[in-house]
Amino acid sequence: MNIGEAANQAGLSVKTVRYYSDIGLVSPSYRSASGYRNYDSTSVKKLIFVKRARSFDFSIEDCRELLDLYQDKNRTSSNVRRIAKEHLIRIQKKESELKNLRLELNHLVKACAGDDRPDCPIIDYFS
Amino acid sequence: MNIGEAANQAGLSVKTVRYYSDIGLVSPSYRSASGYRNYDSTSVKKLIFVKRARSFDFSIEDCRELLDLYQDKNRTSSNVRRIAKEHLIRIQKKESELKNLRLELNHLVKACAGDDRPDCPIIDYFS
DNA sequence: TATAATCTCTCCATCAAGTGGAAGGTCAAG
DNA sequence: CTTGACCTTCCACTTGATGGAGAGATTATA
Repeated sequence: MNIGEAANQAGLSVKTVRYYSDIGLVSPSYRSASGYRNYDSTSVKKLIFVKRARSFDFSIEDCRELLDLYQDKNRTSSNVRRIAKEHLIRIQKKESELKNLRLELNHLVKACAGDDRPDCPIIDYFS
Repeated sequence: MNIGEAANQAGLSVKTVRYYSDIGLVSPSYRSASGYRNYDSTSVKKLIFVKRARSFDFSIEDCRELLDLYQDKNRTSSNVRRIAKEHLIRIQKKESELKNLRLELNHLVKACAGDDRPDCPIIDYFS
């Protein structure tokens, strides 16, 4: 199938699928004589795999590794787990950073009158 | 003072201060005959203000608005509060997205044996 | 068969918020 | 006078796409 149909089946935009092709993440199974990318069911499955992994915020490079493992019938689950756990730790870290920001900012917003006067604890805090 | 000293006082890199100058966020008070940027205490205060606002993940454009309000003695705190609250909502949204990711990913990581066998619920989930 | 519509191609630019480096100018000290 | 530290501009790179231009390919309709 052409790129449009493949993108459709994977729930990705044509642009994105072309991008994944460009960076060698998911290559089309072959090119037609006129240069059209052609995707078979295997490559569409890879696109879907990447879409799901990306929805977990795995980086493209992580996706590359995960895709390799996905295709490797001799993989060890420890390798997969390591990648996922490292990512989990990044997410936890980010989440806690955001939580701190949220608490502090919430505090400031609550302390601000939000009226016509210039006095503002938010401005004060940044000054 | 020159850019190096200003960057130092603000706790920013020279590159970043130059970047802020380039995009017109915080301009040096003047340029020397040889083109050196010169920062006075007012512009350094602005740099510090931006640094703090950025540490709350406010975008450069938000910083621009906040900086305008910071300098406007006739500002209304409602304007500041609006910007901060919109940002707070973005942060809350992001935090809850991350929480969902974290819970799901944690679930998958826990379900994965992480041994020598190829069977892996993480891979399965993405397939 | 002609043509219009749709699809696809490559190439280039853009986003945020800087960071890194090259090539070169400036300034103070020794 | 030269060394070293500091400064300048300009360009490229980062992430993960997305938008558009201009052109070729394919398909549908008249």
